[in-house]
Amino acid sequence: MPQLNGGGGDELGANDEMISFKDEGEQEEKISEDVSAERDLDDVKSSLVNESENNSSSSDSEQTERRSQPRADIESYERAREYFTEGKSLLYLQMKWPLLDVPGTATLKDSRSPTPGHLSNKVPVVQHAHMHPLTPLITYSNEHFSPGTPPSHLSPEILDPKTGIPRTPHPAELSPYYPLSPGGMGQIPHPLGWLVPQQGQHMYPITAGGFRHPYQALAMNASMSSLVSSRFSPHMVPHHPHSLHRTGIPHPAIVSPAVKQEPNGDLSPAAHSKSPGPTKKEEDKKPHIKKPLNAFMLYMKEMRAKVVAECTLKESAAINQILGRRWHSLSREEQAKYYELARKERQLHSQLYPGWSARDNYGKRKKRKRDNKIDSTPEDFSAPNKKPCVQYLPQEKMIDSPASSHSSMLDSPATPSAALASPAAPAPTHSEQAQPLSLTTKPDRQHHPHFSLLSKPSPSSSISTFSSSQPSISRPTSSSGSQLTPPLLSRPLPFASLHASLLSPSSPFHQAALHSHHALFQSQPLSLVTKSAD
DNA sequence: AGCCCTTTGAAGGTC
DNA sequence: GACCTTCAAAGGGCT
Repeated sequence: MPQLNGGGGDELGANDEMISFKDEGEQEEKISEDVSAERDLDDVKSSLVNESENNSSSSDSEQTERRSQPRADIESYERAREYFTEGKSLLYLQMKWPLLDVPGTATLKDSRSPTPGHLSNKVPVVQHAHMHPLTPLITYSNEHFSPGTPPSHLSPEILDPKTGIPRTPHPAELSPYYPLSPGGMGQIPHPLGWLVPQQGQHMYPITAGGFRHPYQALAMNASMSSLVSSRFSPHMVPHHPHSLHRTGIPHPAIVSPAVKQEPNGDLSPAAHSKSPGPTKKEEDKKPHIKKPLNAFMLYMKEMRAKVVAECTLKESAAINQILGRRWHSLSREEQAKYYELARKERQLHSQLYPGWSARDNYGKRKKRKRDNKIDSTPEDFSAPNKKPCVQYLPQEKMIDSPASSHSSMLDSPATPSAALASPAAPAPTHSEQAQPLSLTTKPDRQHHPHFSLLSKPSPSSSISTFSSSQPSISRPTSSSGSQLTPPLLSRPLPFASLHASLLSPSSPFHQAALHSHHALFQSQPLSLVTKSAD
């Protein structure tokens, strides 16, 4: 498997072998194409970054302007994130987005999906075979992600949450694990990476009047604007209503204004947070700035459709379990891609919403009734609502599925790189600072992993454990704290559909281990092998 | 209509 | 520092 990084360590420059489930030959061909495309992108981005650096000198006035146009920023961010997190976009994005003039997220999705059921990412859409949906961001060639401290002039400006004054990013924001290099994606949140998608195709609508970047400091200048604009014919360039960012890029972290946003209110979280004593009514009108997606969420968002496509499963709970397994089975490099994306996401988010806190969203969702879980009893194994995953039934030939013709499309890469200390580790936030990659195999608490009908082996103890040439690191936190208490799902998951190939790595060791437990796997509800016994 | 389920990660809070 | 809680996405299931 060719690597893009040329000896500088296992930088993020990897490729997207993780995304492609094709056989190796195809992968290599694909990688070759991607490398070529990346070169083109590199050239463009290099010039763009230089230009944006020039623009950064005028960031003061621009930032003032930006704060006055929070909605615009929000919209920009939304589109950008929607773009790079959704694999579905590539095929029709160019045609649809320039025509968009609707501000809301929901509307945006609708616009992008003339027939939502058909084009929504909730439906297994045929994805671009040669284009990683994240590739616009993951253009990490060696030269773009060579280890080392990024030049100070490339350090993204971050507004101090309290003062609003641009400041030098905190180490937690500029992870030493993700050294940035000049010329590439050095400015991690630099949306040019999003604006310059694969193969020179520009995904974002650029207004005739010029492109305005969400970030002043990173703003694209006129030459870039014209560069990108030239990719669109004039009729493709929408005239954005006053409510829409000049880029026409809505913000993904904001729920649709029609739903929760104040029609003409200031969407800036900073503005909200600084407004003296907002009334409850005003609180209700606050826009819901969503949390930036973490690495796993980004991974899920990308891979869900593939899993769904390969399986008749529709329940997200089951899909997520599969994705959780696959996440653990990813190599460090592969995970690192998503950690990096997530870091960019957070960084971008923090720049757009300097005053935003995750706490702001507390209560946005009704508190989950975890108490119910504790009292939950083991599910009825004979529950009838099992949906077989046809492609992965043990005896079933998978040749019917094009994607699975080579091997299970859901087979994990199974390229554990235990001794690998990837520089592309997740941002050193919290405990991950000590454990960069935070290979978050769940701790199996007191019990040791054995498959029991009554106990619930943790992911680490069951399937994921088999992939533990990777270090198994207990989650420092526990969302699972409460989640670990209930050993079983409240509903039986259609385990018949969760063939081992869906859940497990595919290394010989994994397979051997799986084989020994195969009968149990087949006969037990998923919950019995996925949740750790407590 | 809205919550639940399920996953991991991030962030904030508490002790 | 350890631990806990909540939320982020997703969509079928459930109340």
